Amino acid sequence: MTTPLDAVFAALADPTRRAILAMLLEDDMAVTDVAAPFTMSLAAISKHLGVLADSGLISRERRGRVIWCKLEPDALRAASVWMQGFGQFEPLDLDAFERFLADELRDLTP
Amino acid sequence: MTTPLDAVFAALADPTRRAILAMLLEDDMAVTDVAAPFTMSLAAISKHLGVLADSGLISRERRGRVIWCKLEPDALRAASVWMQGFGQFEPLDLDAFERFLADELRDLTP
DNA sequence: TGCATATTCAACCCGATGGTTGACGATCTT
DNA sequence: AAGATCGTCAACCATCGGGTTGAATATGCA
Repeated sequence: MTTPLDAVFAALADPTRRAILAMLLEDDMAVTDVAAPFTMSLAAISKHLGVLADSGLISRERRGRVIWCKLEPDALRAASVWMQGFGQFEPLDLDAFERFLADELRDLTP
Repeated sequence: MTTPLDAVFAALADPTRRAILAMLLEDDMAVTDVAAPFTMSLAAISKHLGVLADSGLISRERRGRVIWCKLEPDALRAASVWMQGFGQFEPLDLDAFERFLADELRDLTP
């Protein structure tokens, strides 16, 4: 069987997609701007955005000729709940999160 | 680039593997016993256990002729920290977790 | 020793995934 | 209307992932 959880975790399994999510955490972005920091083609990024949208992690909205991508953090809630059952994690460790975020973004420009 | 996060999320993306983790939450189990509730072959389950072990989510230890599988919840911590940055989730919602767990286990026996 | 049990390995199939390039549709600008 | 920009689509390619089956390995037991 296939649950929404499958799609969310599968989407998160790719570092490019996690980097995109990290970028969208800052602000909504146009597809072209999302693609800018990456070396791969625009079409490839467009596919990644499709995967993220299918999983519900982002939404896309066309305004004029630009398509704006928006983070949808609600999609993460189910996955987060699932994971938290597997250990008594400390309450939100923001310092650790900042470190991970920095790592993700650093790996963008090799 | 490939980070440990990739492997953890990829491992979690499969419902069979999540079900195995849920089973191991109860207690350590032998490979044969892990495989018992599933309809797929033992070899397939063995592969799934390999994926889980490679991601660090479980460990395997041979005792005699039996290989015991043990949940390693620490591997989830990094992923959990990553996710919690994307939204202010409520502190651990155990009721929601129990529901998810029940869903996962119900899907085992169609 | 010899047989049964527990688990993995190897080869194979097939559909999914991640990337490319080139053409296309849609929209703004002039 | 023409041209430039934004983004997707289509076809293709290579690799990966999840499943199968059958043989091989490792241990326990009689």
